[in-house]
Amino acid sequence: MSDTNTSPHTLSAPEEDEDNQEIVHHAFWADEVADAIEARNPDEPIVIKGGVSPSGVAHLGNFNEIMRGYFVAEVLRERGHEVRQVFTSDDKDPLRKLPRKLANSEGEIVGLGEVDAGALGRNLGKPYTAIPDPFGESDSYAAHFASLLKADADRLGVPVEMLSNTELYADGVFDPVTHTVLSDIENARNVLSQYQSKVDEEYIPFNPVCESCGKITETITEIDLDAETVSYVCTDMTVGDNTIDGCGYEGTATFREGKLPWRFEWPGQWQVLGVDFEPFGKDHAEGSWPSGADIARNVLGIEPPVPMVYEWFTLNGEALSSSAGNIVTVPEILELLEPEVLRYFFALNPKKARDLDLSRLDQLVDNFDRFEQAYFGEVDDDDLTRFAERAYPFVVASIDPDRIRLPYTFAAVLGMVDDPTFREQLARDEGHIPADASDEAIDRALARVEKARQWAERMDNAYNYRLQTELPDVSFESDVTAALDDLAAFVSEGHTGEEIQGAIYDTARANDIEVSALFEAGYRLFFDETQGPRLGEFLGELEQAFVVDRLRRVA
RNA sequence: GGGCUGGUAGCUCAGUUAGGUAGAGCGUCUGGCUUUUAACCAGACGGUCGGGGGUUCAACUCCCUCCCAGCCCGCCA
Repeated sequence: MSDTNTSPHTLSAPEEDEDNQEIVHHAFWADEVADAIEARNPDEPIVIKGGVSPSGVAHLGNFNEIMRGYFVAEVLRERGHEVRQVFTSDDKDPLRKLPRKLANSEGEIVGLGEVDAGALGRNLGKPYTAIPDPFGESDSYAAHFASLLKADADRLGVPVEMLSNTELYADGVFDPVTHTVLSDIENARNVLSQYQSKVDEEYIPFNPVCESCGKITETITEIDLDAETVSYVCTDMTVGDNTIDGCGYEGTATFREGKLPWRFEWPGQWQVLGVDFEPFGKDHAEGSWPSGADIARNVLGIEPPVPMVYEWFTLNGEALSSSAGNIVTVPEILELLEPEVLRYFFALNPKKARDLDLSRLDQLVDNFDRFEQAYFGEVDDDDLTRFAERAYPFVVASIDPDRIRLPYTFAAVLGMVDDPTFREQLARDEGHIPADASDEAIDRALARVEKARQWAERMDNAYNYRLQTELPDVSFESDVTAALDDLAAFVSEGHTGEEIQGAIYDTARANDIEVSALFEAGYRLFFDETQGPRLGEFLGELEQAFVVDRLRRVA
């Protein structure tokens, strides 16, 4: 099995160029994958799949299943292929432990305490589609979380066709696969046993749903291939550390009233959906993938799809974990940055583990801005430019040479004041908005201010200042108040922000106080803090009367 | 213990699939803008490319070995 096709690390260097073909090196990984798919001469439409169990809140990492496939789909479409991107909600899997966090239909994270946890607990062992939606809105637990995921895909502008695994079984789509596996059960065991030592001569790769208690069971006593049914006993099942009690019921189930174990189900999906490409996390790379590829070839008699392993994301340096509560959802991130920035994050090399550090989102946005500039030929960096020329069109909704980007931290400074006129004027004065910019382009640019403002507040960082609309409780030495009065007089004469900035220094010296003392007084008056943004330019944008009154400590 | 994938500047990352003098942004420091106050400009500092060995005229790149991190090699997905 040294066939290089079996290695899931599609983006790694091939060990040997057997056919002596010229190996083309692309700047964008999705092109490399697309090459591998085209090399298989796939039928149209080309099918790209992803999938997860709807076990709880879909976090950012789960989105690799959709976004990585999306970029490959777009590249193939550009090359003239018809592409169908599907996403299976693997919702016939049983609930095996209670999640600590859920998300309501708005996508907002809530604790388990906000729903009827006891009701959920009684459903351990049942398929997600057989469990009521804890929020009482969707048809099932599975449908609830699948719809959240679909909503996230919509937010990111990714057209993906959602498929319910439970429905595929119910519609009989898996019947031929189940028939094949159970009719040659000896072979199925032999193949899988090379990867799972627990597979013995008793092993039967089918799990009926108990007709009596509704739980997934594993003890099969008889197979009737002609009738396509199995007989079973509902026995106890060990799941991780705990045991899910069986009810002892003895019954018969059709192939549509149960499911294949994952190791067979995954290749089964490839067969029935005709999958040509599937990205998956590194946890599958050495387990499910080798056995799945083997089962596909030697049990089902199909060629497995082109694989691609992606590395996992971390959040703030820690593993993403639903159970530990270290998760971030797509809607949460989109409150802090634009969708194209998040799409950019997924366009980066999948082989590298990446940390999403919320405290340094400015860094991510800066990187995106630079990537964008590189596309427009404005950056002197050949490697970045080659990547951007290829990837950027797939990252943004539309290519706009007149787009305006305010640096993220500057946008955070603008967010200290609510007035949109102030924001626009200061941005103009600082040279971030061209004189001939359209209103629409300006509106889009200023939208970032709200994102950066949210970020400053959430992180409570060095940009989290608010202009104080009411006079803070202040008291100053007499020499400071004298300087403030002088400064107020200067402002009342009508000057630019730059001139006010200069006047702060002059006034401090004229009143024989430290410059820092006057700045501190200013920050205290306007922000109720001891530090803040560059003060003169800031005051220059505010309403003159307001500034004068505040400097005189009267309002 | 075995396997897979990573490890490049303080931070975020390019560059490794074809061996040819170590890169960017941010941060830091210094200077500039009449001016110590987060946004603007210029410059500088910053690296044993995880460690060691080997091949080579030449190694971040190829080979061997070791270290570190994550994952897999039980169940489940």
